[in-house]
Amino acid sequence: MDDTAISRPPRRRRKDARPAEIIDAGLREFAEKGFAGARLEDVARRAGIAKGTIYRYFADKEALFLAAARARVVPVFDDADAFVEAFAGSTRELLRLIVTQIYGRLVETDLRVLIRIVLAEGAIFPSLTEHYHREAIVRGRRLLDRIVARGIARGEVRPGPAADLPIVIVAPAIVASIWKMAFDRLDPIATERFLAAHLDLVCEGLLVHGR
Amino acid sequence: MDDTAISRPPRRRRKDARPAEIIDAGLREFAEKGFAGARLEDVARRAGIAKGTIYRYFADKEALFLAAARARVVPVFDDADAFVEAFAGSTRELLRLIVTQIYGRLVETDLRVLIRIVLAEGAIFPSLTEHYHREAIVRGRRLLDRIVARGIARGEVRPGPAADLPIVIVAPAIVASIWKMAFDRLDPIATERFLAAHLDLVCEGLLVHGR
DNA sequence: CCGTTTGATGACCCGCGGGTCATCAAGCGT
DNA sequence: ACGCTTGATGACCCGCGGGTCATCAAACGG
Repeated sequence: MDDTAISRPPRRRRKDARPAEIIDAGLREFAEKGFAGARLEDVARRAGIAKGTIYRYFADKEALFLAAARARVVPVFDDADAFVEAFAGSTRELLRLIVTQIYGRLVETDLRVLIRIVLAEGAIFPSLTEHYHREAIVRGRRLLDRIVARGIARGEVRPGPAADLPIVIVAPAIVASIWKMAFDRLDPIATERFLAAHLDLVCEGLLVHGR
Repeated sequence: MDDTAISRPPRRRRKDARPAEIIDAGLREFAEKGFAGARLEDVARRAGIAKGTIYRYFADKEALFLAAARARVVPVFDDADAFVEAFAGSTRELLRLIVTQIYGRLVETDLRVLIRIVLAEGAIFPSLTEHYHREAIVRGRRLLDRIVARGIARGEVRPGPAADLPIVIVAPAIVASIWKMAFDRLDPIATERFLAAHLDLVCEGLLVHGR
């Protein structure tokens, strides 16, 4: 009784749709298993294709990952840049909205796996690290620098060591992402609680008081 | 010309010293390559033993890692607990000293690899996550809770969402550890700068002002 | 309709590395 | 000195998974 032979759909050429399907399947597997732990056999199954087909579109596993990461990261920063560009309110409100967006688009989504993967596998695959640095870190830091400079110019941000290294401002969100990935199953902490603590710390710690 | 055959030291039994030597070698390999990337062949070479010898002392790779992690983590928390217990000064000073210690004993040492490894491999090896949670996270959080409660009782810490979730207080150090591991080569940020920004943010963000 | 192109398949290759175990020999006890 | 115990060795096993490629067949163009 071979069910596989009966129920298997006939092969179909779907050249235009395939890359995105493979990327999506890849990102899911990378999210669950990490880069090394994700098997291309599983990616292929998820995408409904044969493993060899992956190589028609991506040179190798790393190329698939890079494509998947890029597809996810670029829109996020494009949106954030546009948002900050257009924003006209107080720095407190801007921080609140940006930090909230970080939670909505990083902490609570599978984009957070990039943190895991780069940290975990970056030493073995330096190109992952370089790529992520270029696509996400440089852009993220530039955005934070911009928010801080704007705040200082408006007299709303207190100059000091924290304003000079704004990456510390988003550190709680990074830790929340790590928590969600590694410990939430054992020891749940609601995202809202991280967000509230984060905003509390950063608004009190960075802003000029009373502003 | 086989140099190996001439220069190889005779086998010697060193049962009592071996476990620590293997642990030390293991931790170094795990630090460089991550858990999955570290090869027991390399651990053995580093320890000056044959690979099979590792299995005389540790059931498998995971057992080696757990032993290595434990050997490193437990003393750090023992010291920190004792320090906080004995400390009689202001919360500002206590935070300064504890955060500085975190940088000295985590960010700047190979202990930071535990973050990487748990994050990377925890999904595949749940026992790693559980172990680390029990040994490090629970203790760490308890210590932070204690510092905050002490500070609130002395009127030095501002109650609020950040005080309710003190893990955000050490988030910059976690991010600094990640930075050191993943990005420092591409984009160096001096530890002192992280430390200054961290203390600036946390002292301003958490402490009652003027205290 | 038919020949050609090319997207899709899955059996297979092969290097990698965790783990095994027969053999060796250090060291102890008598 | 010798037999026994047990720590150490390294050749080997074998499963895993990334990548290959001969074969198939969908789809296009004449």
